[in-house]
Amino acid sequence: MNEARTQPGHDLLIRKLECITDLSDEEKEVLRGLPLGVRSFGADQDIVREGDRPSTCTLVLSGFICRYKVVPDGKRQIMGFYLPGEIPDLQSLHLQVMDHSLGTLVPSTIALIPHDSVHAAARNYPGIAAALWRDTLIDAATFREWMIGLGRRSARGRIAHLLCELLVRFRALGLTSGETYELPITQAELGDALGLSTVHVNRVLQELRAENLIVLRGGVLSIPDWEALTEAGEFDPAYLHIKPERLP
Amino acid sequence: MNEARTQPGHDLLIRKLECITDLSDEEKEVLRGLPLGVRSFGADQDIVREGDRPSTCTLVLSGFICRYKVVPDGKRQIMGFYLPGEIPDLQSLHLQVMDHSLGTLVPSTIALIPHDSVHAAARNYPGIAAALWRDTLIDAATFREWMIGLGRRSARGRIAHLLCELLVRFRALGLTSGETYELPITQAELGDALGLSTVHVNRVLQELRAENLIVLRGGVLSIPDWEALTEAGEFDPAYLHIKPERLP
DNA sequence: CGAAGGCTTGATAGACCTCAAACACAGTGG
DNA sequence: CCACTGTGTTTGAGGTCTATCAAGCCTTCG
Repeated sequence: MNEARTQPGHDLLIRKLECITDLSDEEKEVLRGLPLGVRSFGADQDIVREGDRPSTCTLVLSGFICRYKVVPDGKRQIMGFYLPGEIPDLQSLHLQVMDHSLGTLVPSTIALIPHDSVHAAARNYPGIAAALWRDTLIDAATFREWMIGLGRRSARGRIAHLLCELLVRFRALGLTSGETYELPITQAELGDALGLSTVHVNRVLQELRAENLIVLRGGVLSIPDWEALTEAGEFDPAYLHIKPERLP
Repeated sequence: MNEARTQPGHDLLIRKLECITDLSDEEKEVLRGLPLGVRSFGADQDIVREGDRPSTCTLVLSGFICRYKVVPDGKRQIMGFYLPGEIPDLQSLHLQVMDHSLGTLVPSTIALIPHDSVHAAARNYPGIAAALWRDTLIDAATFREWMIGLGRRSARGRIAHLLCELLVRFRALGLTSGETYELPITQAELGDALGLSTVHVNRVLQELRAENLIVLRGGVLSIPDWEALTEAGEFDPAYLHIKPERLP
């Protein structure tokens, strides 16, 4: 557990929050003071489990994290993907018991931030409280958008929409430029996020490839025709509430 | 626009927040000081629209409100139902532009609360800020639960789950006791919430009726066999994060 | 080189959708 | 008081999107 005063994690976190809000120098300094307890995980490991009562938040440093819940018959629903700089369990600040789990999809590193110190920062710096609250609200907006996909979009639309969302988020975070990003997840995991079977995900991906809407090989995704893919997914990034200058 | 200092709306709001958190007498007094601008709406009217930049929050006083979004091909996805005492657009405190709409399903009355006064209350009373934040987080948890339904549950499971959720929420709010509540919405609206066609909603409702899991007539729903319906919907109220003493 | 995991393909089945029409009921107007 | 209209519910008959089952293939890695 590394607790040096300033670490790469702080910069990731600040960069993330600056995608959605403005931070004063003082607020950034406070964020840099947050203690980070770094942990490494392999692929497909749980970080927090449904029923847990965590006393820390999870800041993603590297890798690819998801929220998920397993239903009684064994099926899994993935409810969100999280990239470096994001805090998937920020809600645990005010919801004591986890109603779902958090797990890695690939080997990942995270930093644990004690609730106490986050609460203290939020109490003393309203701008930080607002930024964090806003972040959880954007999470909620993203859930709503996924609900629309699950309820009303075709498999093709859902996949296109998700691939668009991820590019926009990767770019806003400065984790990629251009039209390409690493998508290190399996088709089964895509299916679990989109409410589809692996087989069907595979078929639709092939269709999108055949139409040259995407290029996907070896865990790297490219979107050569952004126009066409956004249209296929009816994608409008408004729900991400990213500051305009951070949008492509 | 009625702005008397204390109105029924204040009690509804306090009762709602007390379902999910503890409030001090002082905090309740502050909440009672919030100005409420009462408005009446007919059925199927928009209260706030996607793209709006509201300067108030909407407190439901009576009726039945929903969040929804219409997708390009005309289909509608309802993303939540809201009962008296609830504030469906609390997120507008920190997300300036609405990414979805809010509308009535039946004739309803609401109270508009200016953002300014809510921000002031939250700034000066951390307990109020925490309660409101928590409320938005429970909203998000509910979206996640609906995602599970849309992605991984059968039509039967989805319907059963929703009917269970509504009973628990009605009871927690003190709007009903026992196993019965008013469900004044059409089967088409149920379908829009559950990602199903009207026809299919109808058939599944008949099935549930035939098995005596529900009694539904004239906009009044009864759940004679709670055990069986929760099982059919795999319903576990944990995600609602209601205080234990307010659960049935 | 064998095993394991992921991807791909084919065939079949089922849950749910769409279209279409009949039915029930409440409100309206003559 | 009774047609008339409109909305919501119900029923029937295909049709389709997506799931399931099963197997083969490919790549990676110990």
